Amino acid sequence: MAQKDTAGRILDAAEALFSEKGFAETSLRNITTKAGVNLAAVNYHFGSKKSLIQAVFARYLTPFSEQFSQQLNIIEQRENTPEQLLKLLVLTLNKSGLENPEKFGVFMRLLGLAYSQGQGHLRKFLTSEYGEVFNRYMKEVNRVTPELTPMERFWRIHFMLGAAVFTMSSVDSLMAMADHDLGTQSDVKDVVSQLMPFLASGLMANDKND
Amino acid sequence: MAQKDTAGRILDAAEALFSEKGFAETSLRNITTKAGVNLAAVNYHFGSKKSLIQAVFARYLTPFSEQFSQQLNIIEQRENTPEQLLKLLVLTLNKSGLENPEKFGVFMRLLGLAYSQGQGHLRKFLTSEYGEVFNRYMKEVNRVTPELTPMERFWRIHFMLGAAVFTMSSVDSLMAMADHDLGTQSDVKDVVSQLMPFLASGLMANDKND
DNA sequence: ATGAAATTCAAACATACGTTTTAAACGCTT
DNA sequence: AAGCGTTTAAAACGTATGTTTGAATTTCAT
Repeated sequence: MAQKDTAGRILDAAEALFSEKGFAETSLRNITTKAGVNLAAVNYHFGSKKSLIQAVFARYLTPFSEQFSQQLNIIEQRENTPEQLLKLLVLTLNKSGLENPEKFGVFMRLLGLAYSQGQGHLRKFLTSEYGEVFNRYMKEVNRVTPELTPMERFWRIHFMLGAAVFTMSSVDSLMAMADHDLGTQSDVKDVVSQLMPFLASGLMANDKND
Repeated sequence: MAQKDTAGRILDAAEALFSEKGFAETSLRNITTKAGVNLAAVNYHFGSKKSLIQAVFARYLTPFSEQFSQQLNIIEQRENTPEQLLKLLVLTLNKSGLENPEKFGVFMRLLGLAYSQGQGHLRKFLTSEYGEVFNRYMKEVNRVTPELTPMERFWRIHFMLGAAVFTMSSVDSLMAMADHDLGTQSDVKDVVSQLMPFLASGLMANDKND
């Protein structure tokens, strides 16, 4: 097939436009024009714009969630380090439809939007669909950071999530900025490999400054 | 005065609604209804919705930028630690109209939106108005991290920015989540004091894992 | 080949938006 | 008190949005 079916083309166009401009700023006419399909096709295939947004996430997260669940079965039965848990996350992302860095950046941008622009329907959809796997991963994080209080652990996990989502959301323009200011060519892979020691160090920081 | 003038009431309402729902999702009718003023008042006092957005940022950033510039004059002439540079940032934020934690969270949420929803006019406005002070601060960061390569420093600064912006953007719902899951009452002050050692540790992490 | 189901299409619908207009009300100097 | 610039008010304008409609077209098993 030279090109996908209508529903697939809509998903491709929607995902690209959403990640560039956000949900509210992207109209169905933008999407259908880019996809080369009729305007009514969105409501025909997905029912509504909200359902389309959820479908864009599901196309990434459902394969990832299944892969991740399998990997959790393994690591749940052995001792791990924080670095290993981080690496597991990145590797699983790469194994489930996000192998090329470009797609990876798009996905992280969508994830950031889900937090900053999630009106509620997205949040509910994501937690009800993928909350269980997320909780299993959190249990493993608890295991490798026994010296942290639940409070510390909770916040540091979100600090880490913020650093990752924020940076990867605008990784393209940041890399361009780095190239311009420092004259160094960058790669998403490089950024991720810089991010991981940063996150691990922050997670394990010993806060004895009182 | 029992209540501010029309322009001030518009700014208050706009800032609250923007930080809750984003720029595109907030209509002028939302704003003027909440402010208790006529719809046309926005275009009369600010010219356009874009200018109103810029005015909301300027009300915070102009006092902050002046305060911060003065503080920079001092610390530029002494040796500092990374922790001191972070503390300077937080203290100056608190001294320039953001003393109560609620306002602080609102401001951080707006800052996050400026990154994730900035269509261009905001970015240009912010860098042209406050870029110089930002660059002076960055020079000080360079001084206290001589062991980092420019590349490492660049990315770690943005990791830090991401952790701070992301977490503080949704600090209210995160604190509610922490209270629900862990049964512990939290405070924005507490979160900030947890964030700072995390950021400092990440910034100074020695990446010798090759 | 045929007929029913699935899909595509152009067009219109109802609604919400930012902005503009015009007139009325207000505040302040003279 | 009069007059004038400033501010507020209600209404309408033009445009863009998400959604629905009903007919045309394609798909596909019989």
